[in-house]
Amino acid sequence: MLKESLEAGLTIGQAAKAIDVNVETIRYYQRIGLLPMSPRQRGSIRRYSVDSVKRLSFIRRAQQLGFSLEEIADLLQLEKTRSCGEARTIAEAKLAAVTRKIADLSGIQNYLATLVRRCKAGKTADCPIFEALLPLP
Amino acid sequence: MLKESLEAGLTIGQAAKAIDVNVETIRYYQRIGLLPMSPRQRGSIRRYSVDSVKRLSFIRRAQQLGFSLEEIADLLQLEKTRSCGEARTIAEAKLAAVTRKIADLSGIQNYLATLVRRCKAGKTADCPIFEALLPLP
DNA sequence: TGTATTCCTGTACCCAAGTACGGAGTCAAG
DNA sequence: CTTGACTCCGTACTTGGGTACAGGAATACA
Repeated sequence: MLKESLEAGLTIGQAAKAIDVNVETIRYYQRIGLLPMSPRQRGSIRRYSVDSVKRLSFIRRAQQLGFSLEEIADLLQLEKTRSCGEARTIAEAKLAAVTRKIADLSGIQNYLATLVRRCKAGKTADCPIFEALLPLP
Repeated sequence: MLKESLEAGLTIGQAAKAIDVNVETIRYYQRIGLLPMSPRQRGSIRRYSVDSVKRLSFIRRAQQLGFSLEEIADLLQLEKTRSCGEARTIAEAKLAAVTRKIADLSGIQNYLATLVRRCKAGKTADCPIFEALLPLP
């Protein structure tokens, strides 16, 4: 937790705290190959570089956006292939998936908004939310 | 699959087929208390009434809207009290979450689209996908 | 009537994404 | 040089949402 950290990188605990994630989660990512094992400098404690931390926060962000860890692995794989064509293909597939997902969610959004609006309109007697008959858009 | 069904209700298999869900899934919902055990008419075979089937399709629809089974259980619980206000609160929270998620996805959509567009523009030497991977917008 | 489907209950298993834990080893501060 | 916090590794457990299967009972159809 002193100058050492700045030179050699963060310990797993520091990295975990930095991106607000559980230490065990970082280990888990390493176990499944999503995150490379950081090298050990002196002794047997691993140090996490700025790059590792970036990678970790990329994972978390992508996750929040609904990507599975497997998909995230694909995304990170792009970095290694150095094949612009392949990378573009994967990126395009992702883009299509994201676009589909947005469309789906928009449908859901409309539906929920309609329910809420109609419910707000009062008449608690026949609450639309409970009308199980309402078909999905 | 004859007049019997019409009087006494569907068998689990018929109900499953009707709403396009696995028989085991229905049993699972019963196990976790999401769906009451249908009564048995004559013999030991359960029959599923129109109401059960409605409830089941409500569950499925709600699930498609992104509600977890636990949340759905809450919703169904509310149905008993006919508390429209509470139901609306839950639906509003869901709506907000969905809206947030759409915004997030739009961000990544833009990001991926930009990458793909720039990559298409050629210059495989410095593929923007590789360069831009880590710092997400 | 016999055979083929369903159905019943119960238990076990699956996957994703972690969490928890035990028994070491390491390391910086007092 | 000890102590307390941290780390390592391996294994086991958890949760949500189901699936699969075994072995027996009931029903449907020819």
